[in-house]
Amino acid sequence: MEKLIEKGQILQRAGDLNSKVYLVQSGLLRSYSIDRKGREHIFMFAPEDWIVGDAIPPQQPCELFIDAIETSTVWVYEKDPEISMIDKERIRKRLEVIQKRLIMLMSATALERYEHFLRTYPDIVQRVPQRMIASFLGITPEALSKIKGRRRKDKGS
Amino acid sequence: MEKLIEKGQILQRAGDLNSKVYLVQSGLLRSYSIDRKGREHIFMFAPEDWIVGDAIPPQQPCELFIDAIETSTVWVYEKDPEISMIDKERIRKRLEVIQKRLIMLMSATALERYEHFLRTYPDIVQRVPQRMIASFLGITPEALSKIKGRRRKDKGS
DNA sequence: GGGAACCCTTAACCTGGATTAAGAAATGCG
DNA sequence: CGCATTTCTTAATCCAGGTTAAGGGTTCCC
Repeated sequence: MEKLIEKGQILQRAGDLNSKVYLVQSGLLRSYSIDRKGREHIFMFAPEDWIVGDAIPPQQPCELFIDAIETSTVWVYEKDPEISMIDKERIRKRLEVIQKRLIMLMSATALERYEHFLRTYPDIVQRVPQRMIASFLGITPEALSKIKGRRRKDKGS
Repeated sequence: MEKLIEKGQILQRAGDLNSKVYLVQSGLLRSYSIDRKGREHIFMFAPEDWIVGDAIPPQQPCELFIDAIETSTVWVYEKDPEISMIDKERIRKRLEVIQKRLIMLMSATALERYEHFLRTYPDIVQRVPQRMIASFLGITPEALSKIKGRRRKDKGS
């Protein structure tokens, strides 16, 4: 079943019961959590051809928010039986990406993570505000600004 | 196909080609990466009934090491067709755990992560050296020691 | 056009956890 | 047992990134 999501529209809130998973056809979504101190942490960007959803079992309350960074269209699936119909390869890919991300987060500095992000998602960089990139990298917008400043200098000299 | 792995034995090295995934029957394994500076980062502990493996496609070189913390027995599967045979639920569970872990890592302090670990894996705590717990939490053994000291005091007072 | 609401940057200061260095405790093994 | 190796702890110092604060730019509506 197809669905249109306007920019800024929230598809899912943490705490909701939501048995759906979304396959992005066009546009750009994001999933994120909000911690006790009110800070957002982006779990994943979902451009065209990606899956967004919460890995929580369908009966349990979600832990992620999902909303649209750009007006988007998605295919809606049920987590439970339908998801098995979706390409196995996409699930594997998802695991691969998260595995890489976790290792990055544990072993690389903020600068290294930023450069890796630029290399890996050059298209997304253009489409989202800096503060979301910072959030994805696990740092503050101020820290990202500082890093970019340092980088410009290093290149320039 | 069943396999016995002696304590300390390495099942897979980063850089290897390995198309296998392991379902632990008994014992305890771990998967981890080693960064440029030679530091280990534990990706996941795999006690009885868990899957260990690299989410990398079967033709590509692995990024994780896998070895046995305790002498263990595992079932060996091919990543490619056989893995689909394994319970869907176990794959979902795996995604869920990693999703939670990533969010934790981004939003909680080392102390919070440690207490969460104690609550979530009380059995594993007893079975692995502190330095591996530190590695799993994304901190140094020294920092974990400090945290435990602070905790003891707080409880005692 | 002119607020209002974001967004990005810079700079000064602070802090959690890293690093380094030593010992003490536990474990393994000849 | 007794020596070696690994593991854990403590303490001093350091630093990447967080926090706070302030100013300048954009974009969006009314």
